[in-house]
Amino acid sequence: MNTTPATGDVRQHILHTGQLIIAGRGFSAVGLNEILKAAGVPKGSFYHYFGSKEAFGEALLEDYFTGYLTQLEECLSQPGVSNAERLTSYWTNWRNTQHHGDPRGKCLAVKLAAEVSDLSERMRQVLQRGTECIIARLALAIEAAVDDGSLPGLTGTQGNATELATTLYQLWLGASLRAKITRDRVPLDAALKATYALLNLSPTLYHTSYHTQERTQS
Amino acid sequence: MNTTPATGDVRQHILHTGQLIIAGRGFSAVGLNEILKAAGVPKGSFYHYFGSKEAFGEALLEDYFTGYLTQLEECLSQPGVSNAERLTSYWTNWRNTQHHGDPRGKCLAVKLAAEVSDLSERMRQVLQRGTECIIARLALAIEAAVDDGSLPGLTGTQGNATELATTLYQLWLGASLRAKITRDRVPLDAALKATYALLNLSPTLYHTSYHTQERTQS
DNA sequence: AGCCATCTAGACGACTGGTCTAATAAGGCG
DNA sequence: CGCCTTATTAGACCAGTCGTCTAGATGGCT
Repeated sequence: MNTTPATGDVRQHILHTGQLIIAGRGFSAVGLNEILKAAGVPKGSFYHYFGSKEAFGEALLEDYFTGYLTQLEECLSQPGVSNAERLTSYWTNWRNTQHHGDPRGKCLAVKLAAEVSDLSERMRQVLQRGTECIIARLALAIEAAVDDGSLPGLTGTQGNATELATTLYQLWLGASLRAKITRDRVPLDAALKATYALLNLSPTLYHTSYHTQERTQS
Repeated sequence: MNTTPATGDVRQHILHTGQLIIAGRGFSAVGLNEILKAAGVPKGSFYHYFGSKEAFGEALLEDYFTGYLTQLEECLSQPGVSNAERLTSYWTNWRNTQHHGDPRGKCLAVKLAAEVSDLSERMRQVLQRGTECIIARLALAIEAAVDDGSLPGLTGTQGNATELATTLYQLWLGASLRAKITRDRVPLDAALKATYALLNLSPTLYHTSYHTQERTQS
């Protein structure tokens, strides 16, 4: 069941394996045994690298957000496109990665926020820092998009860039949450449309830059 | 710890007690023992009323949505106010009930959706039906508000009433999720502001019709 | 070689999880 | 009252939980 038995960084391997499993079934519902068996790592090693399950969860989230922010940075600095296009590509990508059932690439913030924030103060704080960073980075991109003229100037109802970024990020959190319930992409499509509206952008053919499966679409 | 030991409807009592505890700590993290002890009901009784923990969760959600929809109906048919005011009072109320830590009145859809939809197909379906009903009822209220003139007519970017209701509901789901992370009301305030924007309503002093604690506000 | 820190191995303990069977209580009816 | 049926409870059951602990392997130093 496992892969890459022992490269050298066992800790990272546990983290990675745990992320996949926990993204699928949650934090409380998954036991250490399951993760360790899947990772091919004995239990004894676990407590060498992590002090407890909670500490593991903390590290898991930190690792997740680090990777996420790297990808976000990459997406929001693509060369050769306007800042508005960078933003819309971020959300289009969000839609395309979240609507199918693949556990890899599933958003841990969506999956774990509700369960974990009341369970572990430390994990809650990691979640808080992580989402704050994401929002701050989005706000920066919004400002840049206004500056380069690819986005209309912000009006009073939109608030400043940070407020707008907050609203948009939360909109997508909620849409992803509901997509978990409905198991289809309707919620995410609604979010994309609303995003254009909130940004005062014309919904130009929705910029469908994805080539994944599109069949069996009624 | 318990209340109303045995009126006659023990089942309802278990449901109610379970709802409070699970709203606080989640489905997987809470054991039957804890709920039953709090309810003052012996463990053996549980499987007389429910077939399994999953069936219990199903009933829990059904019961929750029934109550929620009743309250929603009540809110959206208050006498003597316009339909737009009814809508804004719904969201203002959402903000006021979700930002403090009181487990009673916490939204189970926010708390359980992510955890449970991957865990139990049956519970997922209850969640789906419940949220669909809520959105449908909101859409109805939006249409009524357009009809009575308290809301501007819908434009192309807003879509039809159902689309708009979907977007708004998801916006608030996401805001509540993030409020769980930040433990403050900033996310919900952002959602309220965005709601006005999405409805093309002027944010008239935000209609703060709540008289709860307001001190210690920096 | 010897030595020490790092890491692996998995048995083990104390406990909790959900589930189920067997015993009991309650209720209706003759 | 006695009897039968149904509603309810008590607690055994075992698989699973997290975390501990000791013993051994490994690998670089000097």
